[in-house]
Amino acid sequence: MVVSPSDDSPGERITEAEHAVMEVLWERPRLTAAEVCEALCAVRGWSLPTVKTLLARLVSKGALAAEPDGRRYLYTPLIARAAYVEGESRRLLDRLFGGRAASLVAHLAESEALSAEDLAEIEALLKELRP
Amino acid sequence: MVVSPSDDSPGERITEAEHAVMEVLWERPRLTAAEVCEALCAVRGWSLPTVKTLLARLVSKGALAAEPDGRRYLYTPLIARAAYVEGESRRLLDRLFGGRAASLVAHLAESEALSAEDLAEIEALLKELRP
DNA sequence: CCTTAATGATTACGCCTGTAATCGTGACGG
DNA sequence: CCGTCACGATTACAGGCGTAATCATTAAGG
Repeated sequence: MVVSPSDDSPGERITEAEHAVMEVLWERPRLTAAEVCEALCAVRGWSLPTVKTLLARLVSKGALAAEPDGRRYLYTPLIARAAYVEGESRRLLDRLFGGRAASLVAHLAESEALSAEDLAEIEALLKELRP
Repeated sequence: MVVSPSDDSPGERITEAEHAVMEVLWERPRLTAAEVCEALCAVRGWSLPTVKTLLARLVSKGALAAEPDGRRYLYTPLIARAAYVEGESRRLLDRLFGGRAASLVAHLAESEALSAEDLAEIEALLKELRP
């Protein structure tokens, strides 16, 4: 199979089902399809073919590398989890909060999504960030 | 807060195109399809029929009310923006940060998504939240 | 050798989404 | 009255997504 010619920067968007697969491989790279299935099929109620389809789509999107290992492949993320998380976070921020992170935090606080513990943790974080 | 017997509060998921329509109506409720189009079609490159389809889908999802006004309808949100934002935020939080808001803030900070200004604003926010 | 089991590739398929054209009908100007 | 126009309703349709069955190949075991 050939790798897409030029496209490799953002790649195409990763869907939610695909994301579940990525999480497994971010945790433990270089797994076979069967191993990914072991980690996911029970939880998500998927069958092995489903996992294989998702792996194939992720490879074709440039999100995974498939390294031949005998007659099967070992799959490994090509994009960092941090980059993905960053992208998704920014999308949410832009779409719902006009890109203003402070608005997000304010909303979380108001909607009680933030426990006292969370608040303390964030406070500590900020202290670290601005000495 | 527990929801009643059969699920109806989350309704079906609102897509991104639909969300754009919701934003317009959250800002100014009781608009006609043509008025929503005025606010959106140029920006998004949509045609009036497209807007009408989205409006119809949102009505059938229970996200909008269509109030008859002569031979047309005035559309009004049935779900609060805050509820939608809350849902989306929580989904992101759960999916990417194990539900830990502090992790989100930490990530934003590390990835430089937070400007010094943002940080100051959040700090001020926290001060208000914990007197 | 020949069968079998594992594995990737190919194909399938129904639903959702984005985007729209077409249809039927009632209102309004002439 | 009659033609045209403005609406909503209905229908369309391609592409993406979730989920999977089937096909082809090959390694391995008897």
